[in-house]
Amino acid sequence: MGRPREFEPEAVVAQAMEAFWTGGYAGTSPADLAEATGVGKGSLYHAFGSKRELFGKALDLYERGGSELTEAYLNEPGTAKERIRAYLEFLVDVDLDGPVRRGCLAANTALELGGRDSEATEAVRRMTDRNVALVAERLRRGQRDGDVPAGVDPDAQALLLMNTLLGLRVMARTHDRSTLHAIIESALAGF
Amino acid sequence: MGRPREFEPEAVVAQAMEAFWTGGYAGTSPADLAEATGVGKGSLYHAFGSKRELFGKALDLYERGGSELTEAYLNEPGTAKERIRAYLEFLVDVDLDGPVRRGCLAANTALELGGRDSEATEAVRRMTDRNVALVAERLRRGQRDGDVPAGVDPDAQALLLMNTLLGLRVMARTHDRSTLHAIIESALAGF
DNA sequence: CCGATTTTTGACTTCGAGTTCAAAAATCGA
DNA sequence: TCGATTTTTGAACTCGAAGTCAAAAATCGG
Repeated sequence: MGRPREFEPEAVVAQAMEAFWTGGYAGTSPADLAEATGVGKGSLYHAFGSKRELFGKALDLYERGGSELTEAYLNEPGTAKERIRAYLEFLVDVDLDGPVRRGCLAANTALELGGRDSEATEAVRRMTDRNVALVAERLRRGQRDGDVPAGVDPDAQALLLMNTLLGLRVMARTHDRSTLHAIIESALAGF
Repeated sequence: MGRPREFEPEAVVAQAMEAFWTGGYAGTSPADLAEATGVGKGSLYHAFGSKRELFGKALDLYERGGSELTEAYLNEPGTAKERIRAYLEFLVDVDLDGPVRRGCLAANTALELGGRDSEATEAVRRMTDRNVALVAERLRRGQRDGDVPAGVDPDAQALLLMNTLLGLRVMARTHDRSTLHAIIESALAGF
């Protein structure tokens, strides 16, 4: 009963996520969100409570999408190195090919809210750790398959690779494609 | 002639830099800057023109200080690996030991203004490139001294190391000391 | 169709950011 | 000391961000 919603909450969160990703948390106003989602400011507040809560939903969505993407890339056929290369190159290229270089929502959030907003900080830490775990798992599989040397420490190497990815997401703001690809190749030379 | 300044512009820029470093560009208001510097808002505008111009001066100061610090660390006695380790550990530990983890002003600026503010983007790119060049030079010296294998590509390795440093500065917002030190050790294992 | 319920709409409020400005204060040369 | 010059001070202004609210609109069971 009652008047029905005129929007799909999931879709609105997805569009809000895009807006926050592009503009940052503080840099995206309720008016921007209304424009991006096509839903009136009042309705957004009615449905989501506050800007911060909507951002929380957007981060959750990003988190889900992020680990799905990582899994999808790592599980395609190929050696560990091939799949990790494809994964890193995809993320870098998507960013470079977009109309605006906006990096990684998690990294952006870490720098914008890290330390000041404990929930956001936690969410970013979870995402990073999850991806580290997925990459480590893939490296272990590579060792079983024989395409990753046994001497490699999968956890340490995965951590280093994800740290490299964060660096790439920062450098995507300031450097060109060839520089970023050179970094990927150097990073892959480590195992 | 005229009424004399009651503050040292250099000192004010230095204090403004600290404030921007901690709070970000958008997150630091003219009132915050007045408080941090002890100079009235009006005087700041009189002396520096605008918040953005003062930020520019702060970035310049950071740039100078940053490359001096890099040079100082790399030129202490020791092997290339020892000096680069000391440099990376120093930057990470300074951040972790401070009252607030604020990372690197350049990285923060890259994510906050990168792409939107061409002058700031340029400044960050210059800083990164300068540090890459300094590290590459140090690696070449290490090759001459015999403590870095001849097979290492100094430019590629330096780029990778500086990218790692940027990643560390992001992860310092969300992860603990032991994780960051583990990343440093893994990164140093590459040469 | 009525009434209960829920959503939408857009005006309204509050607050602080960023900036400007006029007046007062301080200095120096004459 | 006077006038010219420069800086300081704090009030004032404009604007947009964040959020609130009352009224209108839409739905459904009875």
